[in-house]
Amino acid sequence: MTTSERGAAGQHTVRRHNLALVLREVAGPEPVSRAAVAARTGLTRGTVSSLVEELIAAGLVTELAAPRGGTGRPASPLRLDPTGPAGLGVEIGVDAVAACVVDLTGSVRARRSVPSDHRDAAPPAGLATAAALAAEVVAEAGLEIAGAAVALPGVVGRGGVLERAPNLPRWVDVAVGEELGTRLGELPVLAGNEADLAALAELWSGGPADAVYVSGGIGVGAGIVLSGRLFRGAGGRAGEIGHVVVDPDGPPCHCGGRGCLETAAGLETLLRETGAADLNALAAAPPIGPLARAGRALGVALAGAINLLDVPAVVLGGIYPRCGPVLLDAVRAELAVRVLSRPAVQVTYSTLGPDGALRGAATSVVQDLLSDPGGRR
Amino acid sequence: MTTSERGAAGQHTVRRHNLALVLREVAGPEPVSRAAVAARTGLTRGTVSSLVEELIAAGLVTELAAPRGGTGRPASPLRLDPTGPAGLGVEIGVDAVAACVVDLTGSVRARRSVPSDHRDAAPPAGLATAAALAAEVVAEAGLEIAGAAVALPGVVGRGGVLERAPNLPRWVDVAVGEELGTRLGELPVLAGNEADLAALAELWSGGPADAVYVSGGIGVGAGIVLSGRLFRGAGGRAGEIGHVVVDPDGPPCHCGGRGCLETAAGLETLLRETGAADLNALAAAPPIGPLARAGRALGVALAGAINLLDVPAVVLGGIYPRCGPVLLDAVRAELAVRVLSRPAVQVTYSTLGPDGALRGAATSVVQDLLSDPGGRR
DNA sequence: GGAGTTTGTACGATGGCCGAACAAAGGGGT
DNA sequence: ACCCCTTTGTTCGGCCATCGTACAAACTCC
Repeated sequence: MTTSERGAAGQHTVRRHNLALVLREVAGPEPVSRAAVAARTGLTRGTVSSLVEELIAAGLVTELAAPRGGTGRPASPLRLDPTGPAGLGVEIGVDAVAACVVDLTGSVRARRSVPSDHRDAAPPAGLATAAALAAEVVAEAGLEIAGAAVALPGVVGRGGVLERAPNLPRWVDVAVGEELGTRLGELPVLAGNEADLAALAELWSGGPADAVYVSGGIGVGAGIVLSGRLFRGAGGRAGEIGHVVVDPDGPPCHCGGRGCLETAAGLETLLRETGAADLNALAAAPPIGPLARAGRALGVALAGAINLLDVPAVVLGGIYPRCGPVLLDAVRAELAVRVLSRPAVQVTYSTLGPDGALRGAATSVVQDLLSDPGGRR
Repeated sequence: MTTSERGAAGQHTVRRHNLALVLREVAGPEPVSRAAVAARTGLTRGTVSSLVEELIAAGLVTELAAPRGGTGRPASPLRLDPTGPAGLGVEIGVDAVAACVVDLTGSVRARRSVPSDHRDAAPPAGLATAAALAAEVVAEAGLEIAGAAVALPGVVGRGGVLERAPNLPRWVDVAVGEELGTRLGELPVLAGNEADLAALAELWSGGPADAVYVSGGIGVGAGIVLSGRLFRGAGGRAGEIGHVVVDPDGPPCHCGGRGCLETAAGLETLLRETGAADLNALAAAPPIGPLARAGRALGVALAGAINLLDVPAVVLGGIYPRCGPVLLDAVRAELAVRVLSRPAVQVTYSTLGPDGALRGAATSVVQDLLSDPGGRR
């Protein structure tokens, strides 16, 4: 994702590094002048000029009209080019497909979704639906697409292969990235876990740089963000918090263990315990007891993660933001007791809603571009 | 620790990077020629020559006598200089102090330890003992000392401050690094957690590049190594596995929670349950039942960590290697059931013995030097 | 309209890497 | 002994990216 090169370095390495450095400054919310970038980065104004020239030629940066006022020669403000290369995001969920296009500034320029149940369907049908939807949003946005990423509800190994998805039994070892790529005209398509991408979306929309992002659903997954980067683990399977043990003698889990978090705070258990028909019914009348129990279980699992990782923030997403304050309070109470080293852990609900993973997928393409603009040429 | 710079880059950055790159090749077990380094790194032979020249001038690398045999001009083999700058390691334990000097090649050149009980003593006495012992090993080794590091049985915040140590009640917010530094003639002294440094020692003596290293004692700590680097967490407090919950309704822990790992697999519990007087008695006649219980608890906690971090290996150190195969088997059995995503987790006992943290401290100085040889000048 | 200020560009200098040519040091065959 | 071949290590010119400095551009304020 980011350039943390291991091999030999030359002058071109320096150029590449500095291009990314300048672009990071330009990517801020306010337009900045070349001189300001130079002051902030430590580079010379001359060097910055040269770098910016290259970024403008690549279509990543635009020069806005000079504003009036202030003393001295007015600066020519620089911004990320909203008409530059954009990212395509696709989400293949259990019972829906969605796609969106995000431009360089992070704005969603087109978004569509359709119901599409993949529980008992074979992969090709879902892939075709997703590809068709993606083509629609690409046409609607009318931007050059630099790449794509797809969010998947399962374990994604290195290489973009969906190894298995608990709720998509027929999707085993499917190379979703490649498959979608060929269907979209040889576009490079990365694949990622849904919770991971939602965690990145949260990060990029102003979330904390160190956090555990929990995505509640039928399964419970987590995306771990450390120092502003997603932590994927040695095999890309990090964040499987759903099968952390919260009660060694608890009910059996389909994974073979006992007392996993998923059996205590997963959607199915929640619905069974409350008698609600679906999530909407549950959100309409949140039942105190079961939610408090689920919150305590979440707290136990998260306390372990926090003691281990020394992470200062937790963001609860997926179905949890619809569970009301009871769940949140229960989590906070449990953490207050069980987290020893770090007095104040910030626990919040995600504000992105159900589109987190989708936006994360599209934005990850853009972020790749921004973090290494000299990489593609 | 390693250079993962965030600021502006220039040619000197390239030089620095390549110096470290070459040094990493030279640091291998076998001596290598300049040409071999060039082939392996992708740099030119000329460039490697220039870099090696600088490394020799800095005293980090030596040229060995050319061997006979083979076709072509014989290579002049390069090695790390065993007479070059060395690292000083100090360990301040609960009831002992130790110090050692490790040269550039990783060999221990001098080592001493003395009993010194700090349970009820104030810091200055222990610091003086440590400084005196350190001076002795430095004199014995007779090498230039590039820096020092000290291993401490507690939470070490950023900046080398021992924030608190459960078994050293009077050591609260002690700037051990600075204090030792002034006592050793303004030598820069880093401070680190004992389990963290033991984990690094294990890594540098050939251990896996991704692992959780558990250090058992009165407390239970862990050092987490990811991609060959120690993970310290946002506040430097990562690895506090001792208070991960293994049984929410278990016995109360002094931390205020219930059923922490420490209450199930800490030394005090082990001794109480078995009636053994001390660790030696326990190791002489390992009791099956309590050790199996402790192993299962360790397995539950480690399974959580592995599911979360996707780590392929666990190394058990501290008192655990003296507990025999029962504990190890219990841990392995528990992991086999509870680790879902990763079929084969390698669980082993540490082979470094009780000196792991001490060697890790000394070696960390050397590793700092090797990973950024251009940094100090 | 001129002084002052800030921005952006132009140009030579420096430093580091690359490529190719060259000297050095040995083995092997006749 | 002598010459050829192979491999290693060094030398030298070229290239590229940065830096420092000087200079042109553009605007405000008096």
